[in-house]
Amino acid sequence: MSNNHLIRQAHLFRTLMHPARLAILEALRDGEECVCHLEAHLGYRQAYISQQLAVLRKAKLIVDRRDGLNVFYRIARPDILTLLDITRAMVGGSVSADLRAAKAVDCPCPKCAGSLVPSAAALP
Amino acid sequence: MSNNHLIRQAHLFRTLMHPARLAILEALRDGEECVCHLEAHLGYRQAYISQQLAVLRKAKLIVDRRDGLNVFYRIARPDILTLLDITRAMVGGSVSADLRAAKAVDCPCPKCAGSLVPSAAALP
DNA sequence: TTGATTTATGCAGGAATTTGAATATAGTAT
DNA sequence: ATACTATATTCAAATTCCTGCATAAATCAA
Repeated sequence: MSNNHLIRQAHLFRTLMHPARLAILEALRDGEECVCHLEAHLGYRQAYISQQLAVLRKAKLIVDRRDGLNVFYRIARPDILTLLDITRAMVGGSVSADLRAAKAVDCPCPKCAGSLVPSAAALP
Repeated sequence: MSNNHLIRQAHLFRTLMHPARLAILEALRDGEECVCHLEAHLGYRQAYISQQLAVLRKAKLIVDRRDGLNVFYRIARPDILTLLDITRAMVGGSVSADLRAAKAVDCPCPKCAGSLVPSAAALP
């Protein structure tokens, strides 16, 4: 009886068991984001984000890329998004429309800086 | 920020987090089965099966139907099978081929009785 | 009713996980 | 080198969960 598959499947589901981790994956849906962005976007403390990122990273669901001070994370396998779509539909609700809408947040990283209207601090 | 979806999604994943529950769902893939069948097929004790069935039932993933002494369970929403297929593919391995192969087990319920070669106990 | 069979539930010990605070590491700039 | 920023990790407390035992409920037969 090869239940190794079942165990690995269960581990995968276990990784997806937490709302914060699901929120992180949804935030990464459109492409890579730095930790500071996730912090500002999702409203969790930095250490907490980092911990949940570590769980997702160890499960090989996301991968990181360092660029200077910032670390950018992205989804490692696209099929995880299909999984999120299906379950999202199962519990009712369109896919992450609300989450994407709130994407313009004040994040200091170079990538996010361009996508914002100039803040007051940048003006004379 | 409507994270109700995320919470419900997380609950769904939490329900699928356990190998025994996944095994039960796989056993129900081809149609309804009674508890005694699951007991014999999966090799868990009766109380344990019943507990895991209760978890799945409360999550509305399976429904029960009583027929005399026996209670038959079946999958409540087919899309859960799609979910299992996708994750099964993600962790590697074909869908439940091994589980279905071992389906002929000695189970006393009326439904299973017909699908077995006559056991020694039924002969004079 | 009594007894037998099938399934469900309540409870307690122990294991695993989440959570938050404190601290450590890596990179950049002065 | 020192200071500073961004991210990671460690550690302990609290909560939650799994597991197994004992027992209860439901159904049928005599």
